[in-house]
Amino acid sequence: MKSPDDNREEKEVFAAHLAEHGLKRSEQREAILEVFLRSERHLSVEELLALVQKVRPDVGRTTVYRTLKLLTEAGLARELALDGESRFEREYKRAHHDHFICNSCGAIFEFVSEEVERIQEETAARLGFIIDGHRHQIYGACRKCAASRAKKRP
Amino acid sequence: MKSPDDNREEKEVFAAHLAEHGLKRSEQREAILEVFLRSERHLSVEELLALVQKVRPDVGRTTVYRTLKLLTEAGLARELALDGESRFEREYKRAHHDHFICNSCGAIFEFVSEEVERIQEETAARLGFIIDGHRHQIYGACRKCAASRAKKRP
DNA sequence: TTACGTGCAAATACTTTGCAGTTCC
DNA sequence: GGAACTGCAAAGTATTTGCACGTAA
Repeated sequence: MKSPDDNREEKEVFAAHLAEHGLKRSEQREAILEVFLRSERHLSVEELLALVQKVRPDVGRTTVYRTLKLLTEAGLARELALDGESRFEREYKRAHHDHFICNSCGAIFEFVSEEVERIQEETAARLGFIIDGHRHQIYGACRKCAASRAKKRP
Repeated sequence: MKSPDDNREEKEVFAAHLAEHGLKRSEQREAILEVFLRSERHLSVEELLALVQKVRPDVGRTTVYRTLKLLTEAGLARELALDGESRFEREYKRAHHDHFICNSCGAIFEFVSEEVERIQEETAARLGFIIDGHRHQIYGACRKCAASRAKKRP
């Protein structure tokens, strides 16, 4: 069972980020962070809002957007800009990775490739380009959905 | 100087696509295709609309959206789903490539990496994932903007 | 006390859709 | 003649912003 003391390190990072920027803590922000840290990966704003509202029904969508922005700035969340919507995943002390996304069931798989990172950097260097960030998403059918697709039209 | 007979092959592909799908030709569609084929790469819908309206002021935004969808289905255009908007580039008989995008001036540079493609396919195979498409964009500052950025704060 | 935080409603920005009139075949 | 096409205006989405009220420090 998880205790409220889990993820202490991230909570401290958040508190430090607020302090450094002259911002204040609030119950909403703490609830959102708590739920975010305990949840599955790759949450949409809507999903996170629903989870938070199970604990605090009075939290509004706007505050979730604003808090996710803070978490991203604090290095605790990373935004995946998917096709129509954004999703957020934990970022703190996690290795960089990119994503496979199943068009049928929405499942998201992570993959790491140092080779791809290296190639990007080499190409950037050749262009004199300074990389701020990147988006690398692969769309298709996951093993399960590919199998059931094959069953229907063999 | 370009003659209207340029890009004959693409125009035939489009005509064939319409025929195969029981669709009709129209002056608007032909004007949009013509302008699209003669233009620079990486056009936004708004930019394409403006160019088309120089020739035919009565063409509406909706028709540009709908025609770009047709062109994409016909294999003549490829959509780059950028951050806030979509841009379209010629696709017919062009090698696959990905993009560097300058956050300051909006310039877009293409790059090809067979290695990245290969790694993607290998990773997909390992996951049992069937790739339909992918999005691989690198954001940052191009050589020129990086230089002027450095000049301001050295 | 006072600057920051909150939720609502309104505003954005891009894209799609409903519809009544027009055009192609 | 009838299905497809067009442009407009309206409707969707996902996200951001203005504002009056609430709250942490």
